[in-house]
Amino acid sequence: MRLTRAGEYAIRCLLYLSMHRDRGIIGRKEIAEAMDIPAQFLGKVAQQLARAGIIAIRQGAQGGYELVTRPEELTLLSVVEAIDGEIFLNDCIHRPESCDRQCICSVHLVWEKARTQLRETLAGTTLARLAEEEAQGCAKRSPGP
Amino acid sequence: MRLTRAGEYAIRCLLYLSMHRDRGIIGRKEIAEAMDIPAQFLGKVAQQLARAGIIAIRQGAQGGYELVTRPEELTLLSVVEAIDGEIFLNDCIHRPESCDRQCICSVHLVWEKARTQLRETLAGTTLARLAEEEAQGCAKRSPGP
DNA sequence: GTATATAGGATCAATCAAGTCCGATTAATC
DNA sequence: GATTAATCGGACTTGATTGATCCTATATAC
Ligand code: FES
Ligand code: FES
Repeated sequence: MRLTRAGEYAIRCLLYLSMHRDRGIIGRKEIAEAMDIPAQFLGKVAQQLARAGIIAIRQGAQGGYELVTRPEELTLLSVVEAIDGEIFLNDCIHRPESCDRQCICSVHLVWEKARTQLRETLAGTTLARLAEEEAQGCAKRSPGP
Repeated sequence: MRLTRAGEYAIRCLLYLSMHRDRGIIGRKEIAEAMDIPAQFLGKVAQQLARAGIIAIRQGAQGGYELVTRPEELTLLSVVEAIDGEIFLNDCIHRPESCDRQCICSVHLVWEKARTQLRETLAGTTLARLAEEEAQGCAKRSPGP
């Protein structure tokens, strides 16, 4: 399951919103430029995020997007799955009838474990923490003199 | 990265070969029928497995496929990556230039962790173990009277 | 009411997934 | 050596998905 472009943009967008939460509604254009996202495409992504209840959209002049979920409670998993749908590494786990082998093959269990692990890792990361780390900048990872 | 159909077939094929290792070369048709794989497609998959050094292919009459790697040393990861290529959950990790954001964004680290975890899980499963579990049948998972 | 912005549907090109077809090649057997 | 069995390997097909872009409608601030 490769994170799709739309998912990547969603994360960037929410990261930006998280880092500027105090500013309330922020225009699509600003976000798009700051985070290097095609503005039109961001529109589509935002619609999905809104449907998932993660952001609120305000139309018209001075419109834009606003975070509706607290960044501390917004996990990477919810973001990714809001955009790309629930994560299934293995098709058989998604629709068991796709592999109508005797009952459940031994491989199944491995994929199930892998999937759970992956989802837990993503669920364990909040946008708040990402925003915080991001705010600290690159210094942390490439310390200067 | 959703496990592709080809990957699924590769696993099934190797599972079959592992369970019948004592028989040496086994015809494509037999494998295809037993494991419910389109025979032609199995041909393609087998070629990739051969290129990866996992099986040997014998052409001509009485030809077929033979396991060349010991099932104890053949991991699910090598199989999957032999078919679908190295696993990258996130495009940016694959080609860092794709997201030329300042340096390395905080999200990056999470995906890296997720990817490592996933690969380790798959690397920790050998075909030998899968074959063994498979041989025990469904009894284990749905015990009868 | 006008300027500003997003909504939402349609469309599009490129890519990929999952097969299928078929002539070439290779090996066993008679 | 000819026949037959079986895979190789490249071309092709079909359908879905990705990653956008365009355009009209609609909502809001002023
Ligand atoms: S039954 Fe689910 S992977 Fe085979
Ligand atoms: S730099 Fe790799 S995910 Fe952003």
